[in-house]
Amino acid sequence: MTNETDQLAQRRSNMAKVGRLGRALYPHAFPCTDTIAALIDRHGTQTGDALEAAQPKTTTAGRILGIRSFGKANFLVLSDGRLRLQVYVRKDSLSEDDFSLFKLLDLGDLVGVEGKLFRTRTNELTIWASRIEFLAKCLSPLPEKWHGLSDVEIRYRQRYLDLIVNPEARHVFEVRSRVLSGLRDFMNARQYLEVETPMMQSIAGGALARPFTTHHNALDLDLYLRIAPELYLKRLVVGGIERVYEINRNFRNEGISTQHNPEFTMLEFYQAFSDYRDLMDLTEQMLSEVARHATGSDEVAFGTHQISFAAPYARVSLRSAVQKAASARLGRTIEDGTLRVRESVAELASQLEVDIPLDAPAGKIVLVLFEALCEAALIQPTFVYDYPTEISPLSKQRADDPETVERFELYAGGLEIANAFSELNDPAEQRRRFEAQRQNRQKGDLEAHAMDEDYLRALEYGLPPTAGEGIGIDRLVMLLTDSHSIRDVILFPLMRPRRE
RNA sequence: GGGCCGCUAGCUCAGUGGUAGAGCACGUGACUUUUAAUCACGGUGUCGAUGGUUCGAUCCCAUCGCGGCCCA
Repeated sequence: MTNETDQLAQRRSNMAKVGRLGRALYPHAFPCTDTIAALIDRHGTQTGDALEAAQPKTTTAGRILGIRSFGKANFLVLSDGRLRLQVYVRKDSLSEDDFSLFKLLDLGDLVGVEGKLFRTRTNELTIWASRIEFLAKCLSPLPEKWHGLSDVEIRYRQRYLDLIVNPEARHVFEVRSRVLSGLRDFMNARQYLEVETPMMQSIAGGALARPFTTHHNALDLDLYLRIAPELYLKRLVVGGIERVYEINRNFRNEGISTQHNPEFTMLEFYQAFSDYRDLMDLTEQMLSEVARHATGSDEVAFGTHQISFAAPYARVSLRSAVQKAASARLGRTIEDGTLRVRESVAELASQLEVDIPLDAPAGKIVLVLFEALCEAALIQPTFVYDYPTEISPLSKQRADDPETVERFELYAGGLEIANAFSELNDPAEQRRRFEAQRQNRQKGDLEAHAMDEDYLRALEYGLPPTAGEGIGIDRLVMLLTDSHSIRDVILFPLMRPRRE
């Protein structure tokens, strides 16, 4: 090799030599008897003597993540993507041809191995190879074995590299998968029907958010990517699906942050003949069960905190949370009435040096104050309930207080995890709420809810008293995996394309 | 959108107004139970891009690109 040969050329050259040994460079299959994970599961606790007696044979495959070579005796670290197992490659245990192949292998290559399991002098479970097959070439050098890949930009853009070299990356997505299966098990066990509703909608409703726009050519129709499945799921409750849920993507055309990706996954579910109190109880059961299913415990480490998902969770009303925090901050008692009048709550915000949007109604200001004063401090799961009606156009008012709706949000680790309410099912009141939103839109609020006549028509057929909830799956997975950016729990987070 | 920070070898990082370094990886050799194997020898490069200042810029300045964190 001369110094102008880079690692890529060396690897191409090694691959060409594999071809000259008469091997297929891209063989079509390699029948395995076991995965590495299965071998470790089955033999991980077996002693060397037991293995010596049983001589268990196996055929498996994986990617080479390490080579320690002693000339005629060599060790490979083989990974099946989840777990790693050592392979002992001894010259006098292989055909000459297989040993020649072995000498052409580079870190990252995919190989098949046949052999028997044993334990080395250092007691490590190992496959004593009697056959090696070439399965595919890794033409580019892998990131470093010790530090792995830490450049977050490359980890997100080339997630496959992250998964190859960083076992914790795989772990996050294993937990994510178990969160999803745990949620489905939980809902299915309670007779909820899983459905899929449109992601392309001509009216983007069900939340206060800016949508993405797209266009259907054949129909010459402008469409939005949905910001929520809510209005469709409630149409299904009208249709008699009294317990219904959907787990899927929503799209919001807003900023990107450690807590926001433009596409994100929600569980949204509706339960007829129930109100938001029932959902608080259900949520406690659900999250403790799912946390145990996904991580083995209902208590998880999150940064410097331990978060317990065991029921019951703290419950505090939105206004009292703001009253308490504002009173503590200002050293005097803030009355509930102060928060209900625009002028007084705006004055309070000014005293607290919290910026508020122009023309924001009292309810919106209360919410801004909550986010500024309270949100980050809610580490243990906490239900924050009873929201201002004017910022909750789809929620049912309290019977004793029409300025307030039966709605809660769940916070944990300082993150908003869930949003739920007793559903507004009075079509006349719903029409008034939509009209109020239309006025907000005319005043320039791009997040105001759109009028949806078809939804109102559905309500006119009768929506039973119903409670509904949305749970942010990405954020839940963040909590359960101690991840502090939403990009760490989304395999391919949105990134600006790189100029090549 | 604003503020701060980053971008140097395949990876992880150091560094300087006089054209660049370490560890791992890589190449050659030794080694038949190693564990980030070891030992000897060897070369890594558009210093994110483009301008400017300068005798000279990877370094200073400006603009741009991509990313991170915080704020909105």
